[in-house]
Amino acid sequence: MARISTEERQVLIIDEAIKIIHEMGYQSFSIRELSTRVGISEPAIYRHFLNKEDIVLGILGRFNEFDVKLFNEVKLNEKPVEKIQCFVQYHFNFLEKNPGMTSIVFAEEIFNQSSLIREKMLSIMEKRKRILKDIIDEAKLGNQVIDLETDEILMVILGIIRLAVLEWRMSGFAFSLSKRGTKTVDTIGKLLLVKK
Amino acid sequence: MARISTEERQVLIIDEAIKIIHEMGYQSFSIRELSTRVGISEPAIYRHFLNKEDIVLGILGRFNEFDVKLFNEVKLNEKPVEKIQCFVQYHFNFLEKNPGMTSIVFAEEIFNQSSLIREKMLSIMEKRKRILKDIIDEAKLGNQVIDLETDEILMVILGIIRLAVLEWRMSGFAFSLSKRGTKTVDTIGKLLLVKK
DNA sequence: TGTTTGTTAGTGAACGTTAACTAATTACAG
DNA sequence: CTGTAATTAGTTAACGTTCACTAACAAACA
Repeated sequence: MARISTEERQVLIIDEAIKIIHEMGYQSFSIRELSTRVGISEPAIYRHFLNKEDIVLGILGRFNEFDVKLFNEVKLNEKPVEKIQCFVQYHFNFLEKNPGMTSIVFAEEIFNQSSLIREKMLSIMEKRKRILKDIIDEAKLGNQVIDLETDEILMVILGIIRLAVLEWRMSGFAFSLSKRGTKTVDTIGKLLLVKK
Repeated sequence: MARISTEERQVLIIDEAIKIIHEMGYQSFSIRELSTRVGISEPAIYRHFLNKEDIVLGILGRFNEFDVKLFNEVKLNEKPVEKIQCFVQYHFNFLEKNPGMTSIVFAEEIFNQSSLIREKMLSIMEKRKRILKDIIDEAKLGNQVIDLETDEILMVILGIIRLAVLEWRMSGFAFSLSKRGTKTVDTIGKLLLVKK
């Protein structure tokens, strides 16, 4: 209805797309539903995106924005141990504020839509792993984490984050993820960090 | 085409349903595709299942069969520590032989199909958690695991299993999950078990 | 006036499911 | 045992609905 620029409209469309997937699942994410929610007609959506795949790629773009913020936040800390704790806590804090993003990560169906989407998601996950891996290696150099292969430590940390988020989702977002994160940071400390 | 009993046909249909979801994703799991693969007509499917939901419930039934076998296998061990190791290793061994089952667990969309399906899946997951939780509590009584809340230990073990399976899937089942499991058992030993 | 952002109306294809009918198997009376 | 009736497992054809996407046109803004 109201005429606004493509740049502004694209933001509104992606916002609403994430909401739909979060509230109703990817199966219910149709151009019809999307256009109704945004308040424009179906063909109007195609003025701002090439096709449905293009919209999904736009959603994945939001993860890049998160990664940049995460990377900058982690850098603020000096000690590697604090960086690890920051990495974990920042994840939980962000997802608590953006629960819709968890619905994207856990909807594997989305990544089966096209090879382009699949590759983009894989590169996002690789990048995130890389960030944490570098911190762990740094911590190992200073003998601040226990003597275990980096990849195994990585698995423990990422595994517990992912499972905590999954339980949060399955509970219907009933508990505070940030608080759960504090406990997770504590557990990781007890398990992986070398006591002084 | 060939006439066989409902009991036999139901098994073939569920086998093929799991294969479709595994190979093409839940989105491609249609009655059309299913009937083509099974080699009967679409309406013939409805001779053996009430509706699509009923077929999905049939798939979930396979998890109960797994749980029974898992429970019996774990019971064969005497020491709680060995039970934990068996629990982990059995998971990996089973999934390596039945990769299709991982596609069911990780396809959250399936659980959003109906509340019946959702509840059944939740109860399966709860049951599995219960099995491991009881072992951990048993091990804690004998001071065989480190002093950490049972739920936190549970999160670490289930988290690392889940992430290992996810990486296996994302690699296109390129490595041996059983071998990866052995390493996981080792890591869990180093992290959680009390050294003698 | 030309470009951009919107509309209405419509496309072909796929979806789950049903109606109506047929062939094979099973159950049972004579 | 055999003849027949009932039941079971299959068929073809079609239902209404939704899907992503497009052609053609209209209004707003530069």
